[in-house]
Amino acid sequence: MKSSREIRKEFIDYFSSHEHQFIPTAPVVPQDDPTLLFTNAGMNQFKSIFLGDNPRGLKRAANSQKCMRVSGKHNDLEEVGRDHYHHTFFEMLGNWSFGNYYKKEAIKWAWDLLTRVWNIPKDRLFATVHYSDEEAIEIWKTETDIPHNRIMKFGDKSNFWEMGETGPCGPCSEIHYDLGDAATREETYTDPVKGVNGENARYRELWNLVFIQYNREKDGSLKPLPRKHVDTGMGFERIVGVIQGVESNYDTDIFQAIIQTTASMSGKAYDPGVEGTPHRVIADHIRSLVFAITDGAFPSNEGRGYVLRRLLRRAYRFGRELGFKEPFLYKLVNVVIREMGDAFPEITQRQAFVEEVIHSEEQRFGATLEQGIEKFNLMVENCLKKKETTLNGQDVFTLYDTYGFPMDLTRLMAQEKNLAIDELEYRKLMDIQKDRAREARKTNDGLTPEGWTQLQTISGTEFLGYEQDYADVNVGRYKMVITDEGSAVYFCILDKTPFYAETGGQVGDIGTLICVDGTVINVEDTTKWNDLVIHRCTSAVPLTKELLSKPLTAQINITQRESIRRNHTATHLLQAALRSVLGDHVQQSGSKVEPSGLRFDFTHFKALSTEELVAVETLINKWILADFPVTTDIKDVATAKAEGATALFGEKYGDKVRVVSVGQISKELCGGTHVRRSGEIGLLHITVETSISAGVRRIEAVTGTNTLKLLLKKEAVTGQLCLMLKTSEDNLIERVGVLQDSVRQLELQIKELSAAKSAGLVNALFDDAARSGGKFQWVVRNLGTVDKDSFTSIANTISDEIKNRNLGTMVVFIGAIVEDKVLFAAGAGSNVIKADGVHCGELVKLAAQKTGGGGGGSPFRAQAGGKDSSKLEESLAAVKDLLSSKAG
RNA sequence: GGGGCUGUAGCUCAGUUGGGAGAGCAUCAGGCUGGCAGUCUGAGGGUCAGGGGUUCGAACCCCCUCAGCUCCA
Repeated sequence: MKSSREIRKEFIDYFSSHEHQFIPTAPVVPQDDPTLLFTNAGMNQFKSIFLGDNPRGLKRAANSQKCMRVSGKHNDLEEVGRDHYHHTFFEMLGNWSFGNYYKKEAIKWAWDLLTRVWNIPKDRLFATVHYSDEEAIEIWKTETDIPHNRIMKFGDKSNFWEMGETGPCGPCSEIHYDLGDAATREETYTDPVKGVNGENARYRELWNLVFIQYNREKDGSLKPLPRKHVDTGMGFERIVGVIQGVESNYDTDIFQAIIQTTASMSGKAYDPGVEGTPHRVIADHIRSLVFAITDGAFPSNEGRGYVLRRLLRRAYRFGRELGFKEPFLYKLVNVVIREMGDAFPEITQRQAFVEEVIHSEEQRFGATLEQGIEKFNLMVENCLKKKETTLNGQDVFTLYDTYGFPMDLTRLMAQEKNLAIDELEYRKLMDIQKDRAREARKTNDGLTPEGWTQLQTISGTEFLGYEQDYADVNVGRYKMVITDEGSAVYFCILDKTPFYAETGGQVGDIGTLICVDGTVINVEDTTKWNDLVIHRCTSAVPLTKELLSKPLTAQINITQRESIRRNHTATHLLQAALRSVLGDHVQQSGSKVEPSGLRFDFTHFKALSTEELVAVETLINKWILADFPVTTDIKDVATAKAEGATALFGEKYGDKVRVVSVGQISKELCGGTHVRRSGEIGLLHITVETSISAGVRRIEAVTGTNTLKLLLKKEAVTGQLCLMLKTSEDNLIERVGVLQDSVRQLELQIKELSAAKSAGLVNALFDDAARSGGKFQWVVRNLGTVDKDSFTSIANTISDEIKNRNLGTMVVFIGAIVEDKVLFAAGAGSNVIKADGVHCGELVKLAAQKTGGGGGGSPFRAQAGGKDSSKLEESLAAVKDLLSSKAG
């Protein structure tokens, strides 16, 4: 049997032999398109070519692109693993023509590869075309030997491809494969449901050939393109299934290696039916995890990180059904690498890191489940107490929504306790949650394609900022948005700009745009949207179309840019120093370069010791002092990597890359702005070293004038301290130690003294009470002016002593002036409370109300306060009256 | 982006209309024991995440911010 490895290779070899260039797969985590969670099609990395930008003049390309699809209407995560052909991670085999060959070659080669090279039985294949595409129909008839009745016409829904609302588009032609019985083929294949393009598992789409020949205009019309393109995509897992002659994608060698490992680890053999769902889920999800984490995604609680977390948890949960009680997914990483590492070498390089990330995320989920089980037990207890047989939907929902405890697990555990769960109510609550999120989604100000005012046609913004700080520019289009605060913000797209747009961790520039009439527009932020640079602007006066139609002078804030330069070059030195001190496992996993400082995240498994930090900082400053020249070269990716430049996982095929070198120390692919010589950085100082998640550390640092500011501030603090403590800097620490000791001792003495004083006072109060006469002993006393601590201490001693000495018939009431306000406290023994109806809470309330306050407490002890200190005696008199009448 | 939960000693957490900041483990000191295992006694350790408000009084109630967890988008 032909292996998946051979099949992948044969595809690429076939198109190489037809002069296609092999372009390595782009990362599955897109680097410069925040709107796209994951790379979801082979054409993603060629998008800009379709839009008209092909600087390298690429004509024909082919590859196997790694893709992920985890959401969308055709891909419900809950279905993955239950059926046999949906995947979260898959490979897309593709060949492309950029204004080169067209329909004829695309169709001919596809048919040739499938039927001649791979020997797929022709009688199982069907072609679909767009009904209007006479050209394609004719080619199928004349260039292939497919029976003419198997060329089937369909409409826009299945056979017209569009990238978005506007942009390149065109008809497509698909090749479908019938897995079913030949005897029923003729009668089923034209059926809208049971046949080709119907909702069935029998006829499967294998290969989609897209012919890009139009541009969809804003008004909805189609405009023919001067250069036509071909974009094809064939699901690798499906074609391997077909060639290997299996019905399920999971029965191909691609998945079997993982499935068999899972089976032997768990001791549960794989079953191709329902019982095998856990095996399939795990096999599918572990591939997604390995590739996404390798390419720089990370399990977290938002965005694409959250998708990873969900995948991991789903796999872990199904693992429990196979009896895994502890983390196990991380042990499958090496199986994926063994199977796919030669086609995708990047996963081999980051094995240890990926394992660590998956392992710790599994442990974390274990903790989440345990917490959920505790909550679940509480809920069950409540439920049984009420003698109910169904766990209510609110509880089930809370378990999931708040504690991440999955509903199906709740159902299983409830069954064990002979309880049902109210799934209907759970679904209802879930829907409410979804609606709320959707509703909130609508109110975004953002960068939607609507509402722009077009002034000039531009295809992209040229960046001038490597050489220039200012330039004369024109506005291509702009858009005004009123913020929540009611002020106007203008988004301006320029034809060229010295403003650096936020990318690669470096923040966007700020500065000004100056109009011909002298109006100054403030640029508050600069961001990128594909090849367009968007300047977020505010202005003191409203901006008109007339004004923006005329040329502007764009001027960046130079002071800020210089700080950014220093910090960006320093970031490169930091990475080089970390690798030198800690080792080559250090990989960048995020960075932020701002005027005020820099932040660098990198893979490393434990905190840096003080010695390591000092070594890193010393090394960097040595390099700064050596004043190395900083040079930039424009090269293609392959050359740069061959020369050993540190690349992120993000480089895609395309125009030239910039290689930034600092002497012989550092060589990185980087589009950012840098200093001319390392000496300009000044002095670098590391301010923070911390953990941001398992296996990833973060270092923050400052450079240049910011370091000076920081040092001066520290100097001022120590200087001031020395002055206050009348000591020298060298003795400062010792001096503070001595002070702390003496404060501690003094506090202790005060505590003892005031305790003794309180005890004396309380004894006196008890003596007075003993002379009160009546049914019980009582005393009401005005303590005059005291501090707050003493008062609470006395109040506490009263109730403690009444209890300790078992003074059941004692009532003590005190009042005092504290910080110009009035405080009351009362304590009473147990007998008076029961027999005579004395209630401390009531007593203090009575007194406090007379002084404009309130209070309360238990019958045994209570505190209260009031505002009007002149009423103190009056309120104490009222308490006296009450007690004396009760005492009789 | 929206919702829910959580944030208290080094760690795990308790804290009952709003009225003394606590437990267990860990640390340190001392005792018991021939030594260890062990055990008893004691001590140190807190901006109750941060800020604002209500109140005579806030760990507790209200608002804002931050961080973690979690669900949805």
